[in-house]
Amino acid sequence: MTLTELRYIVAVARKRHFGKAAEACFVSQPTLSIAIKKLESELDVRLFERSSKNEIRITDIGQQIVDQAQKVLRETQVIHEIAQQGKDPLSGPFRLGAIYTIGPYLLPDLIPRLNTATPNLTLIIEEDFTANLARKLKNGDLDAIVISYPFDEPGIATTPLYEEPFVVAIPPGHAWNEREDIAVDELAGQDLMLLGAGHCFRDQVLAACPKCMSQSSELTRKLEGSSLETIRHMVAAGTGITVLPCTSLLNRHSNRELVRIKPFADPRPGRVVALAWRKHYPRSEAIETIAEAIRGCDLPGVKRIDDADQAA
Amino acid sequence: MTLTELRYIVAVARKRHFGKAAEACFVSQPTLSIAIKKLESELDVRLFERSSKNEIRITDIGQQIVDQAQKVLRETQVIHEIAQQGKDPLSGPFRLGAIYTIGPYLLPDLIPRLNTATPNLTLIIEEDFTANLARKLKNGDLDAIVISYPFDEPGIATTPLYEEPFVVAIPPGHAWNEREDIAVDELAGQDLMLLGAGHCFRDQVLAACPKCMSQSSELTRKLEGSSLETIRHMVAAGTGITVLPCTSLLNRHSNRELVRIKPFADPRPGRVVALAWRKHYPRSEAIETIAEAIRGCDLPGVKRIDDADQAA
DNA sequence: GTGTTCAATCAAATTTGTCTATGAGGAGAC
DNA sequence: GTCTCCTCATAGACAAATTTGATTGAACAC
Repeated sequence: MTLTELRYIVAVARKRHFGKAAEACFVSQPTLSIAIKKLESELDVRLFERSSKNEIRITDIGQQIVDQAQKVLRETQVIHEIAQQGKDPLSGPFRLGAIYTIGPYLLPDLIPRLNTATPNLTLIIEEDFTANLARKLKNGDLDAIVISYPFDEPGIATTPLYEEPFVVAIPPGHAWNEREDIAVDELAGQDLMLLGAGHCFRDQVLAACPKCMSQSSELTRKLEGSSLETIRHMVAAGTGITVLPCTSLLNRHSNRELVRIKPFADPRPGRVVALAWRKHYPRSEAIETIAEAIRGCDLPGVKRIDDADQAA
Repeated sequence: MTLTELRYIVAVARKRHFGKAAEACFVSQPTLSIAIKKLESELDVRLFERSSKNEIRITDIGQQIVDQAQKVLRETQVIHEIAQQGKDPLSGPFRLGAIYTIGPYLLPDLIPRLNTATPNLTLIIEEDFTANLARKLKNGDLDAIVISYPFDEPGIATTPLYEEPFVVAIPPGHAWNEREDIAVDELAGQDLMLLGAGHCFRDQVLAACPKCMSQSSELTRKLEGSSLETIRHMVAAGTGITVLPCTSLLNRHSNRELVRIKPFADPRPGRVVALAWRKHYPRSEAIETIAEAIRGCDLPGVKRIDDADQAA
């Protein structure tokens, strides 16, 4: 049985005439006769009563089958409609993941931007650790993720979005209160609070300040499962100091008077935030659009990385 | 788009592996790859995300299309099921027509017979004049009709069922009360009551007794729209005499004592009852079965005509 | 009878579908 | 890095199917 045969029997049922049905199907009359004969033979059922002079009649069973054939053809049409509607890569659901230390600062700006730029794109947001995001991306549970370098996974492509310097956060009464900037190595003697294992930001800070590595282990252990906001509050309370990505310094945070922010002295440590997706992900246009939207976000202190820079 | 292609994409969606899907479809992997590529190109939509190492992934739109494809395939299966169920020509509805002067006497015996012999055949009965039955038969509103010869219509085949002699019905006090039989020509002097125009039985009686033709016209005009049973009652009431087909003499009629039945003298007039159907009607087995069932009916005074006789 | 109409049939050309063999690309082992 | 394996894509050849124009046959109208 083929869809063509079904179209033919529906045409014959409508026209009640082989020649006219053939014309309506844009085929010759023998084509139609043979096709119907083939279908009748396959189903082992007589669909039409041929009479040479008068119009063709449909058998009872033929009518039932023609009705069902029409249903099949309608459902087939739906496939075309789905394809037509879904052809735009900028429509439909898009599952975007982001790490904990980026999501809360990037997404409030990004989501309204995308909703305006691509109203048919339904964003579904998920925050998690890099490792979990990577797994979900590979699974297909996510379509793209916002992470920070280093990030190299087989089958995954990335594009850098912006470079984000780190800054130091100290309580108001701290000895560094009047300092212009802080050298990375100076962190070693301080009560440095960092996020727990799993947060890539922790590793990035420690990588930037190798001397902190041994010293901070006990303190940071207490902050497993914490967040930058919690740590910021602890800084305000005088428990210690911390390092923050500059995007977390959005002016909507009410406690900004309670912590002092100091930049690092050159060479300033930082990280590159990137978008990652499966190499064979078909909606590349959606990827590009989202990458551009992120680059266009108004984030404090970051240095945007354009596609051209990436190639260099 | 072909049903085969839909089967292929469903298989790939299930197996998430081109090679295994091809195996499940009993085709080679290139066959499947090409078919899917063709469908993707036709729909202008990427259905699957291929990756060389890991299992393939279905795109959002691909999943929608695969779901819809499964629906199409299920509906296609229904066509096969309809064909399978309806393959037996002795099942399903069968629309049988009969003329007024046969139906009431034949059908009460025929219907229970057929219900037993062919329980899947749903008889739908219709009584009408010959001309209306012929029209409905040609239309396809009826599948077969029981009529009496002469009956010759283009595109319609017939088979004789039985020969039915006519008899004379007289009131108890009639002059012919003690007669053994009646000659046809003797009817001419009587108050002969006949059915109205349209009833073939009327024409048949008049054809058998040409002398009655002129004389009876006024009387029979009063009986337009009547029935044999009404006329029988009128005979019992002494209004006149009539001619009946012998099958109308079933012993269940309570007024048989009130009319006397006399056979005709040789050559006895009568008629041949036949089954008629469209020459190309596909359920010939059903026709044969019904013809045989009618021949097997227990009708008083008829002479059964077998298929063999028909050929002669 | 002749002519007309319509579907079935036929033989030939075309298209489609399928196969085997091979290629390309990526991932992982070494 | 190179090699190998795995997976899907591609190429060319072949077989099967679809399609077509021409013809035939049946049924009917005149």
